[in-house]
Amino acid sequence: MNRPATSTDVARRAGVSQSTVSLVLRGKDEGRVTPETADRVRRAARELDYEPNAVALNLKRGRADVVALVVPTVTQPYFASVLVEAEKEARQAGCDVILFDSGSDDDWTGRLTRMVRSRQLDGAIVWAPTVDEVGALEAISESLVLVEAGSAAFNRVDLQIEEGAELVGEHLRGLGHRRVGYFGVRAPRDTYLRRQRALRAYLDAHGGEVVDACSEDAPLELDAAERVAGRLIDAVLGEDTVTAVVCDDDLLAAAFVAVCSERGTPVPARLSVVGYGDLSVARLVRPQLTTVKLPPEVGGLAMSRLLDAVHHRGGTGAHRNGTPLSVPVSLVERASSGPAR
Amino acid sequence: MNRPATSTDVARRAGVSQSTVSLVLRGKDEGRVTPETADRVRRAARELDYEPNAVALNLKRGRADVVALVVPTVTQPYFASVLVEAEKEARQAGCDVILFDSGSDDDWTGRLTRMVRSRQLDGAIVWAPTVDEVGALEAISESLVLVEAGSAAFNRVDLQIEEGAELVGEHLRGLGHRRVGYFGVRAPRDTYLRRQRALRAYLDAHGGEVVDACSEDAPLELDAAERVAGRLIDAVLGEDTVTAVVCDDDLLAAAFVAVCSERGTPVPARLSVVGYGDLSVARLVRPQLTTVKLPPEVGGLAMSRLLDAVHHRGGTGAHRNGTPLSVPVSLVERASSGPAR
DNA sequence: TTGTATGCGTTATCAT
DNA sequence: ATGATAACGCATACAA
Repeated sequence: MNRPATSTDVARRAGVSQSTVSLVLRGKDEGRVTPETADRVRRAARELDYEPNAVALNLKRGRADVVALVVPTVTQPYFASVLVEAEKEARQAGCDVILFDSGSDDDWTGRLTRMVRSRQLDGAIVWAPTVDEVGALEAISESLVLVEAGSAAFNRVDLQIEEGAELVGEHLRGLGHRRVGYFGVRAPRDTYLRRQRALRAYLDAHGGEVVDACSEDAPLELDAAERVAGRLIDAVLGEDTVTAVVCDDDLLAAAFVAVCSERGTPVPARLSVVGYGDLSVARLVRPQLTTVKLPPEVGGLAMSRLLDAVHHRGGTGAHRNGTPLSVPVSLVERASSGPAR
Repeated sequence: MNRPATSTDVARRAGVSQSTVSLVLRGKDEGRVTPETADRVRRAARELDYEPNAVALNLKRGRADVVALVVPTVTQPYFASVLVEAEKEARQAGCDVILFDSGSDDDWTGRLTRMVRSRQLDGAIVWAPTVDEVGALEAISESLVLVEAGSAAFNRVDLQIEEGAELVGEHLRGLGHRRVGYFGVRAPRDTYLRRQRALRAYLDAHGGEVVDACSEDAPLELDAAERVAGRLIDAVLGEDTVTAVVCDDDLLAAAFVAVCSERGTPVPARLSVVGYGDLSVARLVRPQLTTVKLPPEVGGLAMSRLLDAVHHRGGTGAHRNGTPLSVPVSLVERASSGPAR
């Protein structure tokens, strides 16, 4: 297999012109090319093992049929499943997806902007960018869908985090918890800030309280999370009235219950623990985690919106009107939460 | 921002020819263009917010600067970290990576082949393909790097699984274990088959044994894995002489110890458990898992090889000679394994 | 020092 | 029914 065959090669072989080849192979013959000629062309194509050059096609059509998905950390299983859903949706539109890990590349906004402007990318889905990052993306706002972030200038998809926090609040209140600790993700992303803020708001409004002395932030990295979890548990055990800890993420929650079990603090007898995500780890640790399930389908949804926008597909027409699409979350009750003692 | 500016637009604005623009902006002026003209060009480019069209560039150069990474399941954290490493390496070469999830697309070999042949993709890394899949990829063998699979016709990267199994065997033997059970991944991939085969070989040669009656296979999916784990534990408790269970993957191992703890079977007092991967879950469950660490850096290595091959970079020159690059693994000893009772 | 012309592989608009 | 020919946006050998 030396040089791959071009449509010109096929034309030469079939004894016709290159444009005829294009017509036939693209199925645009229809009373325009005699069946015999068409057959000759198709045969020649098969003999030469012809495959149209996608790059040339894209140049002609002015699009790349490639989009990007930007997530904070690929290694977090939730984002991996988001990726899978988004891929599935994109593939149906004949589109490929490349992945950006915004955590492992500090100039990702620059890279993304350049790639969109150079037409390497038709557009991108950006997951939970920080305020600064959103600012850096304004130049290509037309080609983006932002998830859980952004202003009215962007096409957005949102998660109903506030409702999720409410579910958590109701759940804990029903179990008799009043004062709770918080284990947050140390990252300036709205998605995390909102989780905590919304819970605080709910508890404040219902006679409960997030106890600052029993709140810590940790990076989403295992060693650090466990260290901070140790500090947090010390603080909580010092406050006898604190009977539950809500975590920004299942990974933190898992690390927290692991440390609890090491220190001999029974979960949920002494302390209830609630996470976010419903990652697989939520079911692998003991006790299994009560958690706010974030639906991975939102990846597919965001992708659908993006393709509507950048490929001018029909779509719902509701884009860019300032109102983001809002996706519900749900509470999965498992063994890590129970009655307050 | 209407139609993006082209080099011709820049030329018109600067009052020069398009070729001059190309020369200047590509830095190929050097005693060929007067500094004044060059400046005019650069200014015009900035004013028009010019960005070269990457698709046209690729057509010209005959490559896409995009490669694919094919993994069995993205949602498995190990592969996510492989992806990150591969990405990092690719980016240094100005290359992008798109992801294939071979698990969620049954015609991925067809898609991959088509994309490579249509020049959308310069090449691909394929992780642990089955024998059938390897066969389907022969047509594009020149553009591939296979990890843990393939024949001499392919450029390959291998993990030293046999040495890993040996480490496990020594470790268990040192702790007094003789008869062990096996919890395997139900998937026809060499990488898993080898893990089990190699352990059997080692034990056979050293007076130990993998007990068939205490061996089960499960898919890498949580519900199913837990069900099968239940069966496995029943079988093991029936065989009093079986004191350890080796698992093809940390996910299975985690599910297994979880079920053990539910059934009140103490790990490692009654049963030692060993996994593969050193995934984050290995440290989140209690007891933490003893496991064979598979280095994620192999993702970067494979990518480096791929780029050497498809972009004709210098490289080590050792490709395609039938001898795969072989990467060592290591044993991480944690609390899930201990002395045989 | 700069501009003209050609080609990369396609599709599409014309003539014939 | 088929074939020239002109784009698409860029790089480059060659002419001026």
